[in-house]
Formats: sequence, C-alpha cells, structure tokens
Amino acid sequence: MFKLYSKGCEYALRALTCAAVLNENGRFQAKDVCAEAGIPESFSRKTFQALAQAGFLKALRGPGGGYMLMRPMDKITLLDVIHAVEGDDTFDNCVLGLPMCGSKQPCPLHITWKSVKTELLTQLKQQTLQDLADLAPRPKGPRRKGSPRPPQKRQ
Amino acid sequence: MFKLYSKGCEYALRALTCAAVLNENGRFQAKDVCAEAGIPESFSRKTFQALAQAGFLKALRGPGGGYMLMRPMDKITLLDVIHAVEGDDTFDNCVLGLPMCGSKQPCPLHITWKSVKTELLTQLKQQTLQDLADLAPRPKGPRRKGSPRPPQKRQ
DNA sequence: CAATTATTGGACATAAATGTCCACTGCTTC
DNA sequence: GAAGCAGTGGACATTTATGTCCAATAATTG
Repeated sequence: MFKLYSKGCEYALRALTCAAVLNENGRFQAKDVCAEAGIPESFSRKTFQALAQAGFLKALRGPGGGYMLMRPMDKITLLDVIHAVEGDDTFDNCVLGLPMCGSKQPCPLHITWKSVKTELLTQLKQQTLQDLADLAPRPKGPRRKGSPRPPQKRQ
Repeated sequence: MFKLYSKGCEYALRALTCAAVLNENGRFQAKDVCAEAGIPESFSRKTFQALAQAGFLKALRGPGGGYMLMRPMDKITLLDVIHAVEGDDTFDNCVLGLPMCGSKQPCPLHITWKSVKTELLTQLKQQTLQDLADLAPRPKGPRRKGSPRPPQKRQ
C-alpha cells in the first residue's frame, strides 16, 4: 500500500494542474476546477482551505469569487504543495517506524532510505506547478464561453 | 501521509531483521520475534501467514514449531518481502491516480516519478534481510537460555 | 438593506487500514 | 489416543482516511 501522499494532496495537484487551463490569470473556482479535474468537490474543498491557510491560495468570497494563486505557478514547487497539505514532516518519519531512529541511531534502512529520499526531494523541489500544467493535455476547444459571470471590481 | 508500505510490511521487516538474532539457523516463533521486535503479535501473525504463502517462510506446527526461512537471509531482498506482503503492483499505480496514465499517455508526474522509482527499486533489490540484520543493534547478552523446549526430531 | 454567490468550518457518514479474539487444524510427545 | 503446542483463518473491534452535508460568514450586486 505505497502512497507518496494522501488523496487530498493528489487532488490538490490534479486541481492546480488544470487550474491554469481554466483561467489564464491564476483565478479559478472550486466547483469548476473539481469538475475539470474529475475529483470529488466536497472533499477537495478541504484541501483548498489548507492551501489557502498555507498562503499559496487566496480565497475570494462572494459573486465572481474563487481562489487566486498567490505566486506564479512556476514559483510553486510540488514539494510546496505537498508540505502545505501533508505537513512539513511527511518524509521525516523512520521507514521502519522506530521512534529512536536518527542519524545517531540509524535503523537498518536509514541510509538506504535517506539516499532515495534525497533524490525524491530534489525532484519534487525542481518540478513546479507550471511544469505540471505544461505537460497536462490541452483542452480541445474553449472550455467555457468566458467567465460565467465576469467580475467587475476585482482583479 | 507518505507511506512506503503498510504496517504489516513494516512489522515483517522488523521481525525478520531480529529473527536472525533469536536463532542462528533461521528458525523462530511468532511470539518470540514479535516480543523482540516490539510489534503487535496478533496482527503480525497475519503477515507471517502471507510470507509463508509466498514461500519465504515455512510454517511448522506443533511443539517446537514456528517458522523457518526457506532461503538464506542474504538471498531475500527487501523488495521480495514488500512484494510478498503488499502484492507485486504496489509501486505500479499512477502517483496522480489517473487510470489512463502509462508510457503512452503519461501524467505530468510520470517521468519524474519513474526516475525516482527506479532508484528506489534498485536499492530495495540490492538490500537483503542479511544486510538489515547486520545493521541491527546486537543484543547485549544471551536473549534466552536455549530454546524454551528444544526440538528433537526437527531440523 | 435584501438577495445572491462562494468560501468556511464543523458535524456527520462511509470505507479502508489496523488490531484483537477464538475455535480449529496439524504436529509432536508421551 | 490423549494432551498440549504453534500456526490458520474467519469474525469482530477500533482507528484512521476519505467523503458528504449544511448552517454560517463574507463579499458583490441591485
């Protein structure tokens, strides 16, 4: 039962990957992006809240609201998202579940796992949301006819 | 919520790591090894069953019974154990949870994850149970005064 | 101010992982 | 064959992860 991250985090990455597709200026609504990504809306909203509280998204309430990316997509790494959703210590625990495991008292798997983890973290720090969006399949035609209700005072 | 493998698999590795300590000839009993490894016995027994069915352990019932390693410890890799407990496809699923993801239609994270996974699998194939046992802290003195009931016809 | 819209956060529901228990089978010994 | 030992497998209990719902909040529009 290997898992790189939780479902919530998986949904966050999928949502943000296609958020760029929906709107060029980094704005999107939960409902739209969840439908686009094919992920459960009610559950994914929780993750958006976490991302908002972590400062990667700004929540805008009311008509024409939604979420706004606080940084350009190429300035948000995958590790940023993972840490925001999972906590900063996701990759810190001992693989064998030994509480005393550390550099002083390494578990038998410590060194092995450390080297693999280094490679993993390097990759997750290099790749950004922009990279994901660029690789994502482009939509065939225009997704929707303009914003469903164009904001007027905002932006 | 990163997880390299399930609790059952974690317990298996911890148990087998100290199985060598308990008995030189690759024999051990569930009760002893669970106490030694500090893992829940009832639950871990299920994992032993899986390992027995996978052919890595041979179960011996009756007095003086227990489990016997079917191969020398340096011939069983960590990946062997993981596959036996988790199934052969633990590391095969798409990290973003996309069903259509594959080499033909790679998800945005496909290449990134593939390279990390290759490194991970290489390590898990190189490291054996013997390596884990060698790295495990040696017990200070004799664990127990001989077998609690030395088998006579067996071995 | 009233109505509408979109996020918020807590309560609740379900599913999956983890953990426990016990009657049973097979084996060994006497 | 009787007794006891150790693994087996199914049923059950608990915990965690995942998923849903709804009243409340904040912002926009008229």
